[in-house]
Amino acid sequence: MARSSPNIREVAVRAGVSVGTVSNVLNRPELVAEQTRERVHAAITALGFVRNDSARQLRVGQSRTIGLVVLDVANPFFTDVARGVEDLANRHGLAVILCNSDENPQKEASNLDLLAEMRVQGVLINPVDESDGRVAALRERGTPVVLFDRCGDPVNECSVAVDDLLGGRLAAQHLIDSGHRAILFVGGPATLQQVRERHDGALNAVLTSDADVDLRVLATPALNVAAGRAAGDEIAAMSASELPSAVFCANDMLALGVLQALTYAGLRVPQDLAIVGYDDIDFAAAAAVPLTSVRQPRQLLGRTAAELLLAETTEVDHEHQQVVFEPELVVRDSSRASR
Amino acid sequence: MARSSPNIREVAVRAGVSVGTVSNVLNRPELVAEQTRERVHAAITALGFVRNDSARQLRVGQSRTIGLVVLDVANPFFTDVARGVEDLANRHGLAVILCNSDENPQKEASNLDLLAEMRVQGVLINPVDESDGRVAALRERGTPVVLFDRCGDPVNECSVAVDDLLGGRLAAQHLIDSGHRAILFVGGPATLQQVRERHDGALNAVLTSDADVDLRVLATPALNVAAGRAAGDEIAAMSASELPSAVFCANDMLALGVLQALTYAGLRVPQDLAIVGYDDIDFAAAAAVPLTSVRQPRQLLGRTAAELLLAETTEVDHEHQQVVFEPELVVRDSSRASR
DNA sequence: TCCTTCACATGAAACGATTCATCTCTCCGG
DNA sequence: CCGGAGAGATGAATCGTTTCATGTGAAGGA
Repeated sequence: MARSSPNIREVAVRAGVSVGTVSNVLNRPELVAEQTRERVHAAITALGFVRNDSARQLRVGQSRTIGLVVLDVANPFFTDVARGVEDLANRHGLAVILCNSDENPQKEASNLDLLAEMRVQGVLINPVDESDGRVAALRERGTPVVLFDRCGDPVNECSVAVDDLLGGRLAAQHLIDSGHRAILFVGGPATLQQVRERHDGALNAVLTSDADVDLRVLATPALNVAAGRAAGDEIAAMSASELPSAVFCANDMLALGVLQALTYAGLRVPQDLAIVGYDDIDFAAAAAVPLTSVRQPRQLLGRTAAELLLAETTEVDHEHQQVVFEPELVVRDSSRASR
Repeated sequence: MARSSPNIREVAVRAGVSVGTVSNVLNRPELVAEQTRERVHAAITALGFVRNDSARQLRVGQSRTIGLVVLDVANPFFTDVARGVEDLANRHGLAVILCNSDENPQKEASNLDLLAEMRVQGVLINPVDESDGRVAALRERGTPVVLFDRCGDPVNECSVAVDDLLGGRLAAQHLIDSGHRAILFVGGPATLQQVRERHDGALNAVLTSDADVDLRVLATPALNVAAGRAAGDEIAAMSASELPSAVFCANDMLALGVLQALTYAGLRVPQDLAIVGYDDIDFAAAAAVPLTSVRQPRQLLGRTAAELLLAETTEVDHEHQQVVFEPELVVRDSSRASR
């Protein structure tokens, strides 16, 4: 094995200066005379010195990373959000640790524990359910936590969300306007605030409609393509009387799964069954039947969440904010009455 | 601001024991008597103590994380690989830091610098180009580095790859067998080994074919949907004599982009132009025209890479290995002569 | 009674960087 | 020639753990 990294002392010896000076070269180079600086840099490259971040962090008490906990890395919605977060973080010299909770409270908890031990500067999280106290504990210890893609408590926390009630209403209203009277909402688990609100928004549209519309719910265990396929199979197996005329899925991954299963079962979209998704991920437009979806400003969501987090870490007396963006319905073939 | 976290000493005082004992409760609980252990645990929860990982790491000299550097987090291929890595890492109590190089050598370099400062246990990387020495430096400092999705130097490093030459050949052979005589390879940048080898494999098939096949190249700046759309626009603008009869894309993201642009321009797939992609991401099967693609064992790739990394960190005298998986052609509508 | 074990518990010495009060020069004005 | 200012350099103290050699007290055997 190669011997371990040289430390700052060895660099100091080699450059013929004190350790304090080496540290200054690293952190406040303007305090060091130019020739000394050069000598130190030469020593650093000669020895292949790499600063030990844990020592630095221990002394300074602050890390240079933020944590981002998402429900599903495989969902392009979240990777787009992550890109927004990363953009802003990198610009401020911060690294992003991307964690995956898989919609699983236990994985979420262990991720949060890890981030807490790391003393990250802050955490962005789309929580699986009502927090188990870990988020509150983190905040109490002085680590800012910003919720994204869901609303938070205005007094205690910042949050960035997209109006899911409105999104749900837009989707359902569109289906009602297109003549659908039997709509099936596909989504779950209900612990996710997004799922509940998208459903409630749809319900809202149904209740305020003059028409007599039936809204039912098909619960799924997760929001991914596999769960969508399973739901699609269930739908395809329904009797003619049960069969809805339109399906509103809580996100696009589900919708793509449903679409695949329905097509496989010989049902035509949109002629036999219309589908509306949610998120408008890039793949929605490229699907077998281009998917009608509710578009959210994904990168902007991430960037804004990161901005709020940074504000909370730097501002002296910080006012918690709730930012809410408006979603937008994008109509494509999967819900068009006729082509 | 809430005062900072209590430390192990405060816990010790509260529990009426020494700091060494608290540390033992945390790390080797079997060494401490049950009632003491309980007292310490009570103190820990009462104070809300969270272990400071930088101090731990500084002392131990080892972190409990590994780094994973991918070309593009937005590409489902890499998130699937990441899931495989994560699975195995979590099972060994390790956390994964997911970094994004965006096919950009500078971002890659700064990510590697960061991981080096963090003293990660190891790094899994799909390098952008021939290494700039940073990988070698990392390895020299004692941090194992495993390459994935590309072959490495058998003497110095472990790697896990899928046979891209074979994959390229399979794709091209399939097109040749389907009667195509003018094939366009779409991909880039050429610094990526994957791109070069997939092309070379295709070229190989063309050269060994009895038929008189023309293989041209359309270089793209990246391997994402946007680059694919741009390439598609270029193809759609070609004169009848230039127009190929089939397109082989270096990955599915490109292929989906090309498909979108061609469809938009009024060209029919596969009647006017066949398309073959690479990776067989989940969205390939769900595309407007289900995409023929070369399937790679994505999760397995990640898991195996992580296994090799762990082996390298634990085994005393470690033999570097080159694992190579075989890809598989999945034929779908986008390259079928007639439906 | 004495000695040996055994089971815990202890606390001081690292780990490697940062920080800051202190020191050393050099230069310049009077 | 002296005093003071200012620019750089210094090095000891510090951050919070882990580790390990050492200490203590009780139990058991001779």
